[in-house]
Amino acid sequence: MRNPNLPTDLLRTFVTVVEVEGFTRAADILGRTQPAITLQVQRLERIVGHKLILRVGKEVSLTEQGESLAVYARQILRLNDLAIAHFEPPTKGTLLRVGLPVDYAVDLLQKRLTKVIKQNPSLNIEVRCDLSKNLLALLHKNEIDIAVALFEGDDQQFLFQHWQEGPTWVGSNDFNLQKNTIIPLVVHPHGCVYRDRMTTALKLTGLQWQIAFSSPGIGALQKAVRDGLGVSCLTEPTLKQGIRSLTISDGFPPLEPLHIGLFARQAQIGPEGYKIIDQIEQTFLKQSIQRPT
Amino acid sequence: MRNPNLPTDLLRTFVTVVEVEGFTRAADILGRTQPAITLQVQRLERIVGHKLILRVGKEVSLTEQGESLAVYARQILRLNDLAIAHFEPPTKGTLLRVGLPVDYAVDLLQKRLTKVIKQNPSLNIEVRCDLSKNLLALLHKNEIDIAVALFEGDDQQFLFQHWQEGPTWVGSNDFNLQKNTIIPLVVHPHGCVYRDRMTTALKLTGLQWQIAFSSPGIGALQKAVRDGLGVSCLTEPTLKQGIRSLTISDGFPPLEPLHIGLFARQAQIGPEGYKIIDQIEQTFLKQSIQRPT
DNA sequence: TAAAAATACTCCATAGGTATTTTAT
DNA sequence: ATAAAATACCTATGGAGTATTTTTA
Repeated sequence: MRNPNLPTDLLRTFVTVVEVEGFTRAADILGRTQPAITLQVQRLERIVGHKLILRVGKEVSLTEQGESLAVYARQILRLNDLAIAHFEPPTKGTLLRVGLPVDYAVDLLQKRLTKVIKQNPSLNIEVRCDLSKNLLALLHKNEIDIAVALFEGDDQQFLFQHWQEGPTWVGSNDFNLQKNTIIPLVVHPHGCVYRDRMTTALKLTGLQWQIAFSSPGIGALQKAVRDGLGVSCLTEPTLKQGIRSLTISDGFPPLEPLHIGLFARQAQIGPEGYKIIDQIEQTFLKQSIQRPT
Repeated sequence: MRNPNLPTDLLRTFVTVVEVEGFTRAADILGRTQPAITLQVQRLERIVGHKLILRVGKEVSLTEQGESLAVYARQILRLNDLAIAHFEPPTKGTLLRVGLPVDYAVDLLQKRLTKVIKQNPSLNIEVRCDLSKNLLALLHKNEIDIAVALFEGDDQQFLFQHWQEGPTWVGSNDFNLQKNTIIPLVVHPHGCVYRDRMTTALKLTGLQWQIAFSSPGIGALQKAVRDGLGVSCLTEPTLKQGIRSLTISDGFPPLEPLHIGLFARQAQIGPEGYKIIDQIEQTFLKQSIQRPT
């Protein structure tokens, strides 16, 4: 029994189709005709033995197997392009539009990114910070090329790599929960995943809460928590001095794990883009956040 | 200008040729004829625009570009095989022979490996611990499939991934270097990279030394250093209580960085092998050892 | 002289193109 | 009715095989 090889061409086609949501558009980008793309996808499907792309009406969507394969495919293409870049003179002057989440590990990511920019003066990088949800919207509108964002496990179109992390309730060092009081929450505005995590967890246990403080920036939230304005939920890399984590023994319900995704429009980023992706991946790995599966 | 795709078939052929050191043998393994292999390698060379394999007499060896590409190729194949494994029922009962270095981070690696074994009861793993040099010899004799080993930057045949680390001089907490005394060294037996690092550094500065203690196990060395029998060199993950690092201010010369390699016979490991490789890579990344370039 | 790699040449499989049909909005 | 994907068919490229020559130990 031999190990089949997945032809890189087919993987590129597959990923492109997924990214641009269409066979015809992919054909344009790849310099082929539409039937050729159709056949390539069919060929790939025969090799892996599963349907990969579903057509519900005019929409193209991924099957479960398609989603799995896409992650591998993206990484293979990354390595392929890095290898090629290794033999070509560096292309300069590419503009890269990167999105960072204000609701997760900004400090860390920003520091890393700044380092990459300084080390590669030829890079032309545009950074936008926003809530994860907004970043994903920007990515879909093709206004950014790379994004780190919290997501719900759906949205696989541009997913490149993902991690999981258990968030934790936090309060000021001297915080104590009184029985039957309304819990004051410190949160990001609507659309933030943390916020949803907290409210659903509280709903399930029947506890009452109110929004005591709300701001899009994580720095402001951290200060608010430290100053005792209320409780919030954070992840390990965003804990600060003066903040302690609250557990079940403090009367707080467990929270669902968070999904952090690294998203990229691979069809349009060159080797420079991969440098950034590399740095971001390293950032997460060094923070010892474990990959799922 | 389009980004060329490196056909996975060709990469597989390339890596196989490198591993088995021969076109004909590779042809057997891959189920092709010898001329087919020749042509495939030539094709790959045309794509990347560089000679990859040199034939010095009957020996096959890699060019510089070949060495670079091999690392990428191995990782692409890893992802390919993982993706395939994702769709196939798990193959059972494969025997994997793993080699761990006694002269570097045994504890850490062993702990990790034990975890993998416990989590995958179907795995059949044989672990051998030895000096890095011996492990590489075993790998070449096809007596092990995967190895972590210190190496000198040569030996690229099975290199899968590599890291670099700055070793540091260490002594017991109360150790002090007297002027013009002979430095007592605590070392592994001949053939250990640490040992070479130390003696060459000392030779260059004209300091005198003697071997005060020698043992193949790193645990014994750590104890010897802690008990003040002499000085040695270790890396960050192998520092223990009761040991302090010695710097230039203590009168010790700087040491060349160490190269840690992850080696594998990819032609014969299945998805199970990659699980182990994954764990080992994670181990290093989590220890925040940086990858070179 | 014996093994291994490179060349020469032939053949066939198949990937891609053009033309057309099917499907869905 | 229009736009996009699937199907049908044809052609040409190029990858693999067989046979042979070159290389080197």
